[in-house]
Amino acid sequence: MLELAILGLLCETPMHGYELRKELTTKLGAFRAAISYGTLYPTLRRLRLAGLISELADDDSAAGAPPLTSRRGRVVYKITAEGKERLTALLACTGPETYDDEGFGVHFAFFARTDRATRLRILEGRRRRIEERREGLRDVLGRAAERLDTYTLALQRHGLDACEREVRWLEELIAHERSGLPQPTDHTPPGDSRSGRQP
Amino acid sequence: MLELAILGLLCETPMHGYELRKELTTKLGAFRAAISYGTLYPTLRRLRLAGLISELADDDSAAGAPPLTSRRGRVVYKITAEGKERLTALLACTGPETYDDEGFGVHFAFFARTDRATRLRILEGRRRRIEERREGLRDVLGRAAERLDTYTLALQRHGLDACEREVRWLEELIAHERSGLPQPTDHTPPGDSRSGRQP
DNA sequence: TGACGATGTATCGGCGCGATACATCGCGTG
DNA sequence: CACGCGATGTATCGCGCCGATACATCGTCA
Repeated sequence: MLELAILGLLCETPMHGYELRKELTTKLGAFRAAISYGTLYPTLRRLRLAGLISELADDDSAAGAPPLTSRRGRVVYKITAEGKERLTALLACTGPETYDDEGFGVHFAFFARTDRATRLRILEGRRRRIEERREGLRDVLGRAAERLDTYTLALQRHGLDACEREVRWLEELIAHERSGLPQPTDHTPPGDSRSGRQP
Repeated sequence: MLELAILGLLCETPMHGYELRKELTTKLGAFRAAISYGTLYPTLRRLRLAGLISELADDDSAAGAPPLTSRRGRVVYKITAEGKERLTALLACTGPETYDDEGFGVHFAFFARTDRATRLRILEGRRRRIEERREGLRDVLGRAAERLDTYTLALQRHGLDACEREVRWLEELIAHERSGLPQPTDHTPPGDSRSGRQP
């Protein structure tokens, strides 16, 4: 999941770890709290060893004195060709984990790079998942309400409300996708996500 | 976190793992998906080794033929005295992890065993946490809106809406706590969670 | 009789988190 | 000028939790 997010961001522009974390936080801030460095750096290492990203030592590496105080410079990461292939594959492939909170958030955040058919598939899968959760909550509130205390009931009701709202939100998005209108501020070429254009 | 949930449930009645998972799912279903056995059983083992719960071999253990087909019977778990102490400590202690989705859900689900002061502290801490998330989203939507594509914006707006709703929900709960009304269906003795009464 | 789904216990690899450590840089203040 | 302090920046470690997997029992319906 994080792999997808990193590749997606690095596809827009090269970055170093700290920057990456900030972008990750603003882009995914609606669904998850904040990515930990204890996750980020090992993942970057993994992606580098897999050949999906490459380092690109920045600024003063060519300048005068590199090992004066054993300088640990910033490491700028850049996506590779294999990385771009992997990204398009990950964006198109939909497993069960695509529909839980985490996975859906990441996929949705990169919808601008996804074709319309996949967008619809993901939105409908998410809707189905949330509807299941909603039905579970309705069952509990209907059948087992007297077994539960006031607070647990309040929690269930709040969860049910959140589910209903999200389903409505998804319905709107699905209707909009079906209507076939292009997005106004879409700045990737529609229909093909690896066609050209890497500045 | 899971430790708290298990102790809380076992405090009501002894159970075996499978049952525990089902109860856990209905009680916490609003906030988290479903607890995995790969989490549950190691945690039970840990709690048992720590002396917080004890096994209690059920049904046919005293009957005729135990090792006929090397029967692996159900294991019923029961909370110990140390476990109850630990539970009251966990319910009262509030760290930063008490206020994120997971931790708040668990604490809230056992509010019936928590005294009013702690309830208020947790509700207000949660509100503060959500307000921070809300401000972060407002900042992004205000300052960096033109940098983001339509989908990311839609995600942020939906997240912002969810935050505002949760804050309102928390306000209501806080007001209700402050009003001092007792909960109608509260079936634990108020004010003291380890006073007596274990049937 | 035998297949199937629900019940039930358990392990394993791996991901993600919080805590922690360490180094550099710009800036304001004494 | 020196000094600290917060922001920037890279990195590791232990551990909680997850999904996948395996295996055993029970009731039931064909």
